[in-house]
Amino acid sequence: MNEFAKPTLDDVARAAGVSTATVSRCLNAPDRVIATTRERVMQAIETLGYTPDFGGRALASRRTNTVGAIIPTMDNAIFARGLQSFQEALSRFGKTLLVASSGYSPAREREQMEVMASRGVDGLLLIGSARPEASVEFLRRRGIPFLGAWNLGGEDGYFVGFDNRAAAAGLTEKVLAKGHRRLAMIAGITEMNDRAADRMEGVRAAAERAGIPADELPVIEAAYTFDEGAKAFGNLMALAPRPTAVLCGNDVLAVGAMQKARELGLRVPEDVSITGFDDIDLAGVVDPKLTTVRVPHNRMGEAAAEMLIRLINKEQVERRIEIPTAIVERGTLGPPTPDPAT
Amino acid sequence: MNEFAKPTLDDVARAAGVSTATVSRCLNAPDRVIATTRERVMQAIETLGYTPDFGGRALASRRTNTVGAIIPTMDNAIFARGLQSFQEALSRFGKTLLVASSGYSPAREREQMEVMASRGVDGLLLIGSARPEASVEFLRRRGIPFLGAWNLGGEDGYFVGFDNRAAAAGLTEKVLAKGHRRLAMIAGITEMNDRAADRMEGVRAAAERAGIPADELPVIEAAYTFDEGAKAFGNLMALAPRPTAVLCGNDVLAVGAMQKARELGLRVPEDVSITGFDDIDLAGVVDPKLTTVRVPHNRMGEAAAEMLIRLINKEQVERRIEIPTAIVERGTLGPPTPDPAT
DNA sequence: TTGTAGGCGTTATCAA
DNA sequence: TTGATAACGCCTACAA
Repeated sequence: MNEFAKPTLDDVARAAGVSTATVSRCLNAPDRVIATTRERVMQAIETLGYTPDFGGRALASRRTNTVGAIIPTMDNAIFARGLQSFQEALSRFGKTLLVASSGYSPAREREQMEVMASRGVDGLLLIGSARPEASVEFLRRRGIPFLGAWNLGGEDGYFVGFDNRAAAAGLTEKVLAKGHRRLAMIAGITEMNDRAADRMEGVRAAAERAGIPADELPVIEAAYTFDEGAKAFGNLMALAPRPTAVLCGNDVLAVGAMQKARELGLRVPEDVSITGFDDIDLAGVVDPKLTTVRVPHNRMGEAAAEMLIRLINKEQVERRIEIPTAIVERGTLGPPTPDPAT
Repeated sequence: MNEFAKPTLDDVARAAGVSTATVSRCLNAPDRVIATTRERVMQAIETLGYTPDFGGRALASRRTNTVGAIIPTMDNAIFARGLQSFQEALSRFGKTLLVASSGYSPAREREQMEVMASRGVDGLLLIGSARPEASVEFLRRRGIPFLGAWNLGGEDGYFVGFDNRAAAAGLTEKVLAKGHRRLAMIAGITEMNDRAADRMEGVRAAAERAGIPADELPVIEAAYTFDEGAKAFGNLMALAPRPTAVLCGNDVLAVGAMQKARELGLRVPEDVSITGFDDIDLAGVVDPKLTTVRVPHNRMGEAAAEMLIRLINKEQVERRIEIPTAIVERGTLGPPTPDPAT
C-alpha cells in the first residue's frame, strides 16, 4: 500500500465509516446528507487529500464539467480579454476551460471541434458565425451546445455579441458629420471573418446613405499588424484625391496608420483623420488618443459564459444577447482641412 | 435503439465481428493487429462514426493527454502571447490545454492546482517560482510533472525563463552609463511575484555597485495598470531631489509614467528618462518609443511546451532553459539634464 | 438518511 | 493474433 497513492471514494468511505454512496452525495448533493455525517466525511476527505477522479466521474455521470473555446488567437488582445472573463465566470460555475485556437482558419477550427467533441466538452464557445455549414452540422449531430460570440450571427444559432455593422456605420456617420466626404477604409481581412466583413459593410452603407457610392470609397484589407496597417495607409495616402479620413477595422490597424502618418509628415487629425475599432489599451496611449468604438470584451466573455451554462443546463435562453458598444471620441478625428486646391 | 446514440467500442466490435479488445488495439497499437481484421474494424469505426469516450479512456488508461496552465491572467499581454504559443506547440503533440487563472493569488493558484489534479492533467505549467511550499508538495505527492516559466527559479524544480534580475541590472547599468545618479523605480507588486521582485533586486544591485545605496533609490510598488504607474510617477516627481531616471518594472507602468510626465509638463527624456520591461506592443507605439527589455514570450511558451512534454514522457530534461533577452534602446532614455542648482 | 449493487466505456492482463 | 474478463473510480436507482 503506497501512502501516496491517490485516494479514492472507497478510501474516504472507509475512513469515514460510511458507504461510497454517501461520500458521493456529500460531494454532489450535500443537502441529502445529514450534517453530522457530512462533517465526518468532509473531515476524511480533508485528511486524505481526496479529489474526485475526472475519468470516473465523467464516465458515470456522462458530463465533464468542461467547456471548450476555439478562438482565432489569444495574441489578439480582445480575445485574450474576453477569454479571461469567460474563464473566470466558468470557474464560478465549477466548469473548467479547454482552449484551442484556429488561427482564423475554418479547417483548423473544424479539427479543433473534433478534438473538443472527443473530449466530451459540455459546451463550446466559438467566435462569430462565418464557418462551413458542415462544421455547424457536426456540432448539432453531436448534441454539443455552442454559441458564437463577438457578433450577432444570422438566421439561427445562439449569439452574444454586438452589431459590428451598426457600430461601424455609427462611427462613419460621426466622421461624415464632421464634414468629411473623401473617406477610405483599412479593413481587417474579411475572408471567413464576419466581424471584419460587417464592419466594412457598415462603413460602406453609411457612406452610401450620405451619397458616397462604394467606388468612391477605397478599401484595403490588411492583416492584424501595425505594419500592414501602416502599409495600407501609405497606399491610401498616395491616392488622388487623397482621403481626408481613414476608418480602420480595428485599433491595431489604426495605430499602424498613425505611425505611417507621422512618417509621411501628416498631422492627425489636421491633415488626416483616423479612427479605430475595439478600444484596446493602445487606443488611449497613442498621441493623439484614438477615436474608436468601445467594445466591452470582458462583459462579452461573462455573458457568453452565462449563456452557455444555460444552454448546457437546457434552461430557457434568448437567441441573442446584445452587448452595447459606444463611440469614444478622442483626438484623431477632426474636421477636414479645406482642400487647398479649391 | 436511437440511431444517434453515441456508438461504443462494443458496437464497433459487434459490427466488425471481433472483440472489444481487438478494436481497442486497432486504436492504440495498430501493429499488434493483423492487417485484414484491422481494415474491417476501421471500416466499422468509420461507418458508425465512432469516437472513443474520453471518460472511459481516462479511467482505464490513467492518462488524459491534457496539460494544464495556471497563469495570473490572460489580460496581461505577455502571458496571453506565451500561452498562445504554448497551446500551439501542445496541439502539435496531440495534447489539449486546460486553462485556469490565479489572479496573482497563491491561494487561488492552489485551488486551481487541485482542479487540475482532479482533472488528471498529465502536466502543469505554472508561472514563476513564488508559491507556498505546500503547493509544490501537493503536486509532488500527486506525481504531476510541472514547471515554472518566466523566471529561472531557485534550488530545485524545472524552469524555462530568463534571469529577470540580471536583465534588470543590465538595463540599470545602461541608465547609469548615461550619467544618471538619481534613479528611482516603479516596481510591480513584489508580494508573491518573483518576476517583479527579481527585477527590483536587479535594479538595486546594479545601483549599489555604482555606489548608490538602496536608501537613495526610492522604489514604489504599483499594480499592473496605467493609472497606478502614473500615480507612482507623480509621487516620485514630487521628491527632492527629483530623480532624473525612473526604471519601471514593466511596460504598462512605464507608459503610465509617460502619460503622467506629459501631464506634469515634463519632457521625456530631456527632463526625465523612463524605461520599461517586456517590450509589449505598447512600447513601440508611445511617443517617444520606450526603451525596454525585450522578452521573447512566444519562444518561452514553445520551449515550455517542449520541456513539459519531455517531463511527461520521463525523458532526459535539463533543469533550466534560459531564454535570452535583449535591451532595446529607443527614445525614452537619454542623458540627464545638468542640475540647474549646480 | 443511508447502504447495496449495477453499470458507465475503455484498457490491460492472461490465456487460448 | 485474438478473446475473455477483471479492473479503473464514480454515480444513481432502488432498497432498507
